[in-house]
Amino acid sequence: MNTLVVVLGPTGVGKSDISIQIAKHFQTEIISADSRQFFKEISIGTAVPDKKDLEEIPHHFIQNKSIHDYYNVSSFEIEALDLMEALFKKVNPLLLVGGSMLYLDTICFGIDDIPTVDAKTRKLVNDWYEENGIDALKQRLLELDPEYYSIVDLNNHKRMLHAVEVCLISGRKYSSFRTNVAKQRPFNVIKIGINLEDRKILYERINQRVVSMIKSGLVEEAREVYPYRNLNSLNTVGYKELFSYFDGTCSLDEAIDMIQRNTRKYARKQLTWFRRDSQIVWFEPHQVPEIIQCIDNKMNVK
RNA sequence: GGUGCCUUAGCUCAGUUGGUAGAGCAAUGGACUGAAAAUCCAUGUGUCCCUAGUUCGAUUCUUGGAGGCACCA
Repeated sequence: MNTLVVVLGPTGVGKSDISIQIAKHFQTEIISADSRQFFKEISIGTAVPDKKDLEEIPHHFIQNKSIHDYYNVSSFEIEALDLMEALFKKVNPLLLVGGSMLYLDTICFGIDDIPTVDAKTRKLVNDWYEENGIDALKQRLLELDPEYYSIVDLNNHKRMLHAVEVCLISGRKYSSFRTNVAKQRPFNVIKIGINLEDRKILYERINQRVVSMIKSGLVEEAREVYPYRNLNSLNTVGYKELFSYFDGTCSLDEAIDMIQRNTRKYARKQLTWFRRDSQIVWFEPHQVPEIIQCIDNKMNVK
């Protein structure tokens, strides 16, 4: 059976570099699992690999969408699995690299088949919520889907909104779509986690990376997309803070501080998510030879 | 040199009519099923600048000192 090597870890830890070295060693290609590197209009703030690396190793799902496109994790699942099937005909193992937790899990475990919400329904439900508030939303969910109501976080309006949307368009309970069963995949998965034991060093790297993004022209890039700031794809660290600066609600230095802080928070949140996954084998960024060894061993066993 | 104000959590600051203290931010932990770099939840942290008084008891009042800021010389 073919093998998918998943390289994951917190933002800024050096996944791109490491995965390119691994890809070279195995003479293979890289599938990105990064929910923001899809978008071609935002490259500096999302830290896409540089041109040289992209030319050296084929990368997929990088800069292949527009911020104006509607995209979600389910579309990614379908497209990525199709592509993987094709790529496995010529290479093995294949690399999946990224830090977007839900996107990684969707490739490894799958996601339930839930109807996609159309823009009209989304707007309708959203507007209704804006007008009526969270208590009304809770009440409505309780009527439509009491089972989901009993398990959902009742402070989290996004979760509840989505459930309500799905109930409305499908005429079924949202909870009836949730199976909680992992999908079988036609490949083995090896999960390699990259982390820095000393979180202070990770945070320093993050802070420095933000400074170098600014030097590379992040402010100008953000200004280009500022007119479309309400797009979901731009609800992104590195851009939303600069939008506040453009609005005049904070200084540039304050915006940069906020980008650094929010990136650190994101890294922490990623680590929280990854911690519960016992399949991950963890390495420090300098351990590329050990990582390759580990992959070799596991592939021979399987 | 004089006068006034300030010194409390990692940071910015509340507050205690005298009974050893609390917000925001940061930090940390957690949740997560088509918006996920999103969204949501939880948790601390203290020589209350030092000193000597008054007091049963002082971070709070008083004396002296240190540091900071402002104004006047």
